[in-house]
Amino acid sequence: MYNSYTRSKEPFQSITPGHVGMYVCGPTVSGESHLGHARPYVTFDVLYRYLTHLGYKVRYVRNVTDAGHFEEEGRQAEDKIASKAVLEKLEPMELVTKYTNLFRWAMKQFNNVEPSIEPTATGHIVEQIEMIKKIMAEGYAYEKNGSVYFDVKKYAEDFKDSNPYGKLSGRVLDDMLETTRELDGQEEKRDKADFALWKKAPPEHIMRWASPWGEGFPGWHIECSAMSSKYLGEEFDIHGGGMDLQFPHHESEIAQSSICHHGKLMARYWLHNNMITINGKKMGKSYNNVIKLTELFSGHHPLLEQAYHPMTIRFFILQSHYRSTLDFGNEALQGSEKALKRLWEAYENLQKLDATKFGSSAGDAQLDAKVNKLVTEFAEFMNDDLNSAKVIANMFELAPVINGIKGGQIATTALSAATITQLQLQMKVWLEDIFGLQNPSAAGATDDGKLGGVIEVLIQLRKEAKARKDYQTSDAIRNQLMTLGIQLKDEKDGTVSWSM
RNA sequence: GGUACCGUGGCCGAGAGACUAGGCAGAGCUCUGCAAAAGCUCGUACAGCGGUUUGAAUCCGCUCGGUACCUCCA
Repeated sequence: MYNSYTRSKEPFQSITPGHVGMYVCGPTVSGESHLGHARPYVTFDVLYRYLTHLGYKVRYVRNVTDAGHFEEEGRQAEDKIASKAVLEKLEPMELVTKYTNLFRWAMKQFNNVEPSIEPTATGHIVEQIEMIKKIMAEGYAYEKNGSVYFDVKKYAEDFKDSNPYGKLSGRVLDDMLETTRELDGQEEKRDKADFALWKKAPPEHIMRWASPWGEGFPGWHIECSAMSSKYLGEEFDIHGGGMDLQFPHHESEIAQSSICHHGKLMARYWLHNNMITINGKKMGKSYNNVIKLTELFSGHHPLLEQAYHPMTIRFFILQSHYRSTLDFGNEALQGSEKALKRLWEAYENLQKLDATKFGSSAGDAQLDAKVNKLVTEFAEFMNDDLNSAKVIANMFELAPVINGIKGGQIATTALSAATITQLQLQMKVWLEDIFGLQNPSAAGATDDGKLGGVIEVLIQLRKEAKARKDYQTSDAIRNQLMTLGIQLKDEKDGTVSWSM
C-alpha cells in the first residue's frame, strides 16, 4: 500500500502478527455529511473488510469530532430572525447528537461495517487535558490568556532526526513562517506555525469544559492523538483520512504524539484518499458546492437529475482508485447505476448455476484458464494499493462468460465444475464480503417478500394470456409494471424473471 | 507567492516504456410474438511542442489548461 509518510508503496506488515490497529479520522458533526464524506468511509471500510478477510484481527477506531469551535450550519441565516433564534436555540449536545445519528444512518445506508470503537471527542476531554499537560511538562507548549499552544519551532528542532515536522505533508517550516495570514488568536501565538492545543472559550461559545487553564475546549488535533493512543497504543499500524487532513491535522497529530510517546511515530502507514470533485472542484462547505447525502438519496438538489441509491454511490467510489480525484456528474452516476445492476444480475445468474452439472474437466481450456486468471487477479490488484477499480474491471470481463452460459452462447461443458465453484465463491467473497456491495434493486426489507408474490401472480396471468396469444393483455401487464419500475424478462427457457 | 499533483475516446475512469483496461452512452447483428435482457461486433483515445529510446500515453524539458494544500475541511 502507498504510504503517504514515505511517499512510496510498501508491503504491509503489521506490528503484531495477526493484528491490525487502524485509526480513521471521522466526521465533524456540526452539520450534515455530504458526498465527499462518503469516500473515506467507504474506502477504509473496504480496507477493514479486506484485512479482516485476510485473517487479521482488526481494531478499527473512527472518531467523531463533536467538540470544538463550530456553529450549526444555517444558524447564521436564522440569526437574522433574532427573536426566533433565541427560542429555537439548541443545546450543543442536542445538535451534535442529531448530526451524529444522521451520520451513522448514512454509514448504514452505505453498508459500512461499524468500527470497533467510535470514540467521541467530548467523551475524552480528560485524556486530552492529560496529554496537553504532558506536552507542557516536556516544554513543547505554552499557555497564553487561557489558551495553550504547541511550540512547533522547538519541536521541529528537537525532532528533526526522528519525526521531522513537515515530513508527512512535504512542508518546510521556514517557508511556512513566511506566509502572512490573519488568523483568529494569531497574536497570542509565539509563532505563526504554532497551533492550539486548548482554546479559551469566549462567553458566547456553546461548548466549554473546565481545565487547568480555565474554561475552554480542546484544539482540533489533540483528540486524535489522545484517542488513538488510548485504544491502539503509542504505535499502531494504519492511520487513514482524507488528503485534505494531511496538513495541518495529521502533521500536528504526529508532533503531539511524538512528544508524549518518546519520539515514536504514532502510525506506520498513512493512507489518504483523494477528494470527490464537482465540476473539477473539491466538494466542500467553503466552496458552496456540497450535495448532502440525504439529498443524494432523495434526488432533491438542483444539480441532481434523479435520486441515487447508496449502493450506486458505493460502486461509483469503488470504480476509481482511492488516491485519484473522482468527479461527480449525473452521467457518471447513472453509468454506475446501470453498471452495478448488470453486474449484480450476472452475479445472481452465477449463483444460480448448478456446479454439479459441469464436467470435471473444461471443454474450453482457454476460456477456463482465462476465468481462473481473472479471478486470481482479484487479490493481486487489491494487494497493489487497493486497486478496486481493476478488480471490478475483471468482474465485468467475467460477466459475459456467466451470462453466456446462462443464455446458451457458451456450452455448459466449456468450464470445469471446479472453476465454476471457485468463481461462485470468489465473486461472493469479493462483491459482498470485501466490497460490501448489496443488490441495488432489492425490494425494501419491509414488504416481507409480498411484492414478489404479487408479481408472481401477474406473471402467471400474463403467461396465460400469452398462451392464448392475447398479446394485448400480456403486453399491457408488462408495460404497466414497467412504468412502476418493475421489469419483466422472458427468458430463453420459457421462465419469466423480473427486476426493479 | 510557496509546495505538490493532474490533463486519457461523448461522459466516468484504470494503466504507466512495446500488451484490447473496464463501465456508461452510441452503431450494427443474433435470439425473441413483440419488447427488454443477454450475447457478438465496432469506435482505436492518451493537452500541445520538442527531446531520450529500436519503441512513449507512460521518461525528460518547455508551453498551455486545471486542481489541491499552505485557514475549518473527508
